[in-house]
Amino acid sequence: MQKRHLKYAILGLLYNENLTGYDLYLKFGGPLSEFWSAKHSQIYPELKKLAEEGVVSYDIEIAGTSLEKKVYSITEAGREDFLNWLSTIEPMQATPKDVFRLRLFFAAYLEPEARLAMLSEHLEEHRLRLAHLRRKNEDVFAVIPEKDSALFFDYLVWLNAVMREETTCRWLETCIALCAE
Amino acid sequence: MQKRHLKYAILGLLYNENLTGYDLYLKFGGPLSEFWSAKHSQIYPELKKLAEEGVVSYDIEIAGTSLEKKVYSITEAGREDFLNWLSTIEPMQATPKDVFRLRLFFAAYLEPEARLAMLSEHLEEHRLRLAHLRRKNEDVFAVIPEKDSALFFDYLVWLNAVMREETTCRWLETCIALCAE
DNA sequence: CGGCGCATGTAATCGGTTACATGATTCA
DNA sequence: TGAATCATGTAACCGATTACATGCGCCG
Repeated sequence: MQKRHLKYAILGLLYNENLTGYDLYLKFGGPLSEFWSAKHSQIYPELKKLAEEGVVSYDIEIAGTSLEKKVYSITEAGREDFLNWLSTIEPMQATPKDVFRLRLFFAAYLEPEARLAMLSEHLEEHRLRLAHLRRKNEDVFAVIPEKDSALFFDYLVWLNAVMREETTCRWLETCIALCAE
Repeated sequence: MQKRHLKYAILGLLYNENLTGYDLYLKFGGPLSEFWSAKHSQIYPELKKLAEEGVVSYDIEIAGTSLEKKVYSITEAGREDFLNWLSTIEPMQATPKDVFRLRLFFAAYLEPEARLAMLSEHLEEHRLRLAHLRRKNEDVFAVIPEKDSALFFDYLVWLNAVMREETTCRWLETCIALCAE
């Protein structure tokens, strides 16, 4: 065992900011969504567990007149645990499952037009995703951030997403060309 | 709901071959492992369920003197179900979780040398994977298979794996260059 | 005052892995 | 005859999603 990636994602986000469960939920909807995510129904029980483990603690703040917010912060034990995880080389993870490629693998059982439709529909989706990724950050990353700024690693991760989408589009174009010829 | 990808992976594999649970298990260790996999402990219960659903059936064969093998075959209902799944356009899946990028995202909390070590160690792993992917199939795909042969879709899926690894290596090289400058 | 977003939780279920468990076949 | 592989299953657990459930705050 010993994975607990959600634990370390949360500890990392709390490393220099105190956040509520809801804030964390919102973070997983932002740029992180490119490589990690979690729903609130997973976050709240995890936070409870982390507090029991002693790697986080919380203070209750009152918003308005009675709305309770649990503002979590990382403890010293949490920092230690997190840094230990971060600096331990983990074996490369298995290539993730991919539904589209599973379907493509069986596409020999489809009519040629259906194959092409499947491929071009998918290409269109990836082109949109690529355009969206680029547009969202063309201003932010017009200049490559300083290599020690907080933004630098956002940039590296964003660059990976863009390069991956570009490659996927190139691959799908090749597939279409080969199928259509 | 309505995902059941393992179900359709199995039906696809049974589409023109009769196989035992063990055969299916071995298939998931082959070229398919690039985009799908399953352990025997998941396969056997699934086959049982599929038989109850009526999409597969089986005959018991005796190997040697007493070893029972359940040889599964797809039923007409199964073929229909499978083709229906295959020709239905599914929404693009969310980008899969990626532990390495999660760690990289937090790499600002590491010492510069540790960052570089993390990146080059990962690059080395991906280079090996790429070399392995290429070597394994350089003979098989020296000539692109006929577009209606069974091998053609194996080729497309293999090409994707190679292109993806190439891109990952290029990205890691860029990361290292930016971190080291 | 109504609707959307903030805020927190639990329950049921699913897909998947790890571990437990058994026994036959084949080949060195 | 012993080890590797063939062959089939169950149990416990984990990570994650979907659905259920509640209530306040804020802005128009």
